[in-house]
Amino acid sequence: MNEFAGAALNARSRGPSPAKTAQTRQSIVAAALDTFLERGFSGTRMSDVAARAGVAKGTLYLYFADKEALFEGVLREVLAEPLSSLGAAAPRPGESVRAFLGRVVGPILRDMERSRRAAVIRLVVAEGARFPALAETYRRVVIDPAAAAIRQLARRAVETGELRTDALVRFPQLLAAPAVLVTLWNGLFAAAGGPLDGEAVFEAYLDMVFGAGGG
Amino acid sequence: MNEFAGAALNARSRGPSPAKTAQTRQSIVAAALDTFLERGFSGTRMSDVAARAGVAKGTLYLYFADKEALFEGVLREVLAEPLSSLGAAAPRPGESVRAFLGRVVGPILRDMERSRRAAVIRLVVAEGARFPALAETYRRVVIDPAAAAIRQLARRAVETGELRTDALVRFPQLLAAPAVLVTLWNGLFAAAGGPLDGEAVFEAYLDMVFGAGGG
Amino acid sequence: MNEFAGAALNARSRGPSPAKTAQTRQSIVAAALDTFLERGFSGTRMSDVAARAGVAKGTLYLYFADKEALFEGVLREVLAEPLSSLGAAAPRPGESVRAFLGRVVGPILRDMERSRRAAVIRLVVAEGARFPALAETYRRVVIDPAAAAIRQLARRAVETGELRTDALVRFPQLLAAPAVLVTLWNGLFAAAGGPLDGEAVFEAYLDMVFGAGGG
Amino acid sequence: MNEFAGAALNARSRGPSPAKTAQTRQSIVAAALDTFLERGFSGTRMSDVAARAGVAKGTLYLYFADKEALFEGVLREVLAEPLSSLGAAAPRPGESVRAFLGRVVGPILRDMERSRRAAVIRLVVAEGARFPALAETYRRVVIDPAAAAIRQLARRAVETGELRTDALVRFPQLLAAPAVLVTLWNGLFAAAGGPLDGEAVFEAYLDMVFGAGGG
DNA sequence: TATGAATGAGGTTTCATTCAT
DNA sequence: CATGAATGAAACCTCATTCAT
Repeated sequence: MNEFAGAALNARSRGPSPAKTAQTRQSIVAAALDTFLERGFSGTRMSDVAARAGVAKGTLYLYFADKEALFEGVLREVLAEPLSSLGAAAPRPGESVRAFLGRVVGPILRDMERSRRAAVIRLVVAEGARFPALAETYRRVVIDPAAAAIRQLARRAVETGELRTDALVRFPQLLAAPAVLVTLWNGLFAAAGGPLDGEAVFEAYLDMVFGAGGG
Repeated sequence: MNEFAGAALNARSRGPSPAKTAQTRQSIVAAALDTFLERGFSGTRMSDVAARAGVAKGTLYLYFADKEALFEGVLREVLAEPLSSLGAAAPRPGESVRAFLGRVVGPILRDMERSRRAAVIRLVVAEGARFPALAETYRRVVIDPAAAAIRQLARRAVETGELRTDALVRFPQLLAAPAVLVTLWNGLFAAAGGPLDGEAVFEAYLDMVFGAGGG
Repeated sequence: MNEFAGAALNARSRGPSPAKTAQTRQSIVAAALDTFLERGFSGTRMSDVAARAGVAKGTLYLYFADKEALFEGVLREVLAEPLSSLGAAAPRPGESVRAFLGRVVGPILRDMERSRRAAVIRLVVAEGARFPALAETYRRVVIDPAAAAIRQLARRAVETGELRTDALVRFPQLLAAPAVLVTLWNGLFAAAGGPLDGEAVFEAYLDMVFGAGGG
Repeated sequence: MNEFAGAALNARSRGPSPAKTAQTRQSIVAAALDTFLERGFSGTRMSDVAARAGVAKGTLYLYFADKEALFEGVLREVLAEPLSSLGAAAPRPGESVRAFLGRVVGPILRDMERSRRAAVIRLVVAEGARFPALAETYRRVVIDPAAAAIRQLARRAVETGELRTDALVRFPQLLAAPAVLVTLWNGLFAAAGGPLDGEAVFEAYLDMVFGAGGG
C-alpha cells in the first residue's frame, strides 16, 4: 500500500510489485469512473481512459476483461464506497423527524454535486436500462438501505403524529423524489437557466409535507 | 380546388406523389423514434432505422442530414404532439384542488407507459446532457407549461387553505417529482421486482401533502 | 435551332418539341462543362450539373448514358468549337514570321483565360491520363492542326533565314511550350503571387528565339 | 551511446520496436505515393493503399489523420528528397552556358520518367488547383530554387554574349517550358504515338535559342 | 420527355481488442 | 506486468443510377 511495503515484497519475490499493481488499478478505476460519468458508456473510449490513467491501452485489459467489465467493475467499486449516513444516523432524543431530516439531509444534498453522487445517479438513470446489473446493484446497495431507513423514520413520524398518513411508509421513495428530481434537473438545465438549489427545494418539500417552520 | 391549385398540383405531378413522400417520412420518423427510445442515440444504427422503416439507408439521408439531425428532428416531432391536458383542464366549480388532481392526473399516469411519454422522459434524461438542444426543447415544450399550470393550481390551493405552505408555488416541480421518479423506477427496475403503480404512489403523495381522503 | 423551327415542328408532330429538347441538351452541356472545368471529373456530382442546368437528375440520363459519357460528350462538343485561327491566318506579303507571330498569337493568349481554352488545357492535363479518348481527341482536334501550322511557319522562317535551325520544324511543340507553361502556372499559382502575363512571356520568348526587337 | 541514451532506449524498449514503426510508415508512404501518382487523389482508395502497403486500413490512420493528410504528407516527403542538382552544379572554367546546360540537363531529363519526377509534375498539375498547399510547396521547394539557378545562368550567358536578350533573366520559366511540355506530353500520349524524347527536344531548343552546334 | 424519391454499392473513418516485444 | 502498433469489423455517409409516375 505504500512504497515500503512494495520494496519489501519486491526484495523477496522478484517481479512486479503488488503495491505498484494496486496503484495502477487505482489509476484506471479513477480515470474510468470520471470518464464514464462525463460521457456515458458508449461515449467513453478505452483510449481516453488509458490516457487519463496514464497507462497504455493494453494495460486496461490486464485488469478488466473488456469495456463492459470495466464499466461494471468501476461502478461496483464506486457503489461500495461508504454511503451517505442516513441509515447510520438517528434522531436525537426529543428531536422531531422533521428536524432530524432538516439537519441530516441538508449536508447530503449540499455535497451531492461536489461528490460524485449526483453524477452516479444520472449515469445509472442513463445506462441502467442497458445494464440491468448496474441498476440492480444500485438498488441493492443504495436504494434499498435508504428506503429501509426512510421507512423507519416514516413509521416514527406516523406514531408521533408528525405525519397524517402512512404514505411514506408504503412508498419511502417519495422522500427521495425531490432530491432525484433536482439532481436530474441540474444535469439537464444547469447550463441554461442556472441550477436548482437542492436544499431549498427539500426544505420547501418538508414544509409542505410536515407543515411549515420545521425547527 | 380552383384553377390555380389545379395548375400547382399539375406542376408537381411529375414524378413521385407527395403522398408517398409523406408516408416515407412518416415511416422513417416512427422507426427512428422507436429505435432511439429503445437503444438511445449511440446505440441506434442508421441501418436499423432503415430496415425498420423499410427503406434503404440512403433514403434516411434524403430526409435528415445526418444521424444527429434525425435524432433531434424525430424528437422535435414527438414533443410537438398534443400534450397531457393538465394545462387545458381546470377544477370544476366547487371541486377542491386535491380532488381535481386525483381526477386528472390519474389517467395521465395510467397512460404514461402505454403512450411513449415515459420512454421520452427516460430518453431526455439519458441523452439530455449530450444534446442540450433536446433538453431545452423538452423544457420549453413540456416542462414550462406544466410548471405554469401547477403553479396556478398551487396558488388556488393556498388561497382556499388546502395547502399550508407556498412550497408548491415556489417549486412546482415538486408535484411532478413522484411521477418522474416512478417513470425512471419502472424503466430501471420493471424487470426485477415488478413495476411501481404510478397512480397509487401519486395518491399516497396527495394524501401526504393535502391530508388523507381526497375524493 | 431557333424558336420558329421549334414551333413549326411542334405544330405538325404533337408531343415534345425538338426545340425544347435541343435547348435542354444545351443547358446540360453548358452546365456540365462549367462544372467539369471547375472541379474535374470525379469532383463533379451529377446532381450539381442537374441543378446548374435547371433540370432533374434523371433528365441527364436521357441525354447521356452515364457520367463518363457526359464528360466525354461535353468535351467533344467543346473541342468541336471553332478553334484559334492560327491555322487560318498567314503572314501578309512581306511580313516576317516573327512579326506575324507577334501579331496573331497576342490576341490568342490574351483571350486564353477569358475563353475557356486555358481551363480546357488544364482539364485535359489533369484527366487525360484517366481518359485516353479525351487526350486523343484533344490531340487530333487541337494539337495536330496547330502543330502543322507551326511547322509550316517554321519552314518559312528557316528559308528566310529568320531562324538559324530547323528545331521548330522538327518539334513544333516548342512554340507552344511557353503558352502551355503560362496556362498551367496561372492555374496553380494565380492565387498566391499573381498571374503571369502570357503575352509578355511570349514576346520575351520570341525575342530570345528570333533576336530582339520584333517589329 | 551513453548512460542516458541507454536509459532512454530502455524506456522505449517496452512494446514494438521503433525500427518496425519506421518501416511501417515507410511502406505506407511508398504505397500511398505510388497509388496517388497512378490514380490521383480521388481515384485512390484508402483500402488500395493499405493493401499495397501490406497493412490494415486502420493502420493508415495511425500515421495520417485522414486521406487528405496522407496525400499532403506523402507529397511533402517526396518533395523533401534531394533535388536535381541543377543548383549545385556550375559551369566549369571556360565552359559555355550552352555546353553546361547540354551536359547537366541531359541526365536530368533522361532520369525524369524513371525517377518519379515526371509523375510528380503531372500530379501537381492535376491536383494543384484543388490542393493549393501542394502547389505552393512545390513552388517553394522545386520551382523557386530552379528558377534562381536558371536566372543566374541566364545572366552569365547575357554577359558572355551567348544570349542576345535578357528574356531568360526575366522569365527563367522559359528554360523549363520544353521539359514540362515533354513531361505532360508523355503522360498523355505515350500510349498512342510513342513518347517524345526529352533530350532531343531540349537539344533542339538549345540550338534554337543559343545557335546551333552547342558542343 | 421529365421528374426526383429511392436505391445500395462502395468509400472513409472509428475504436474495442489483440499480441509481439 | 506493461506497452502501443496493428487489426478489422462495423459504423456513418455519398452519390451514380434507376424507375414509377
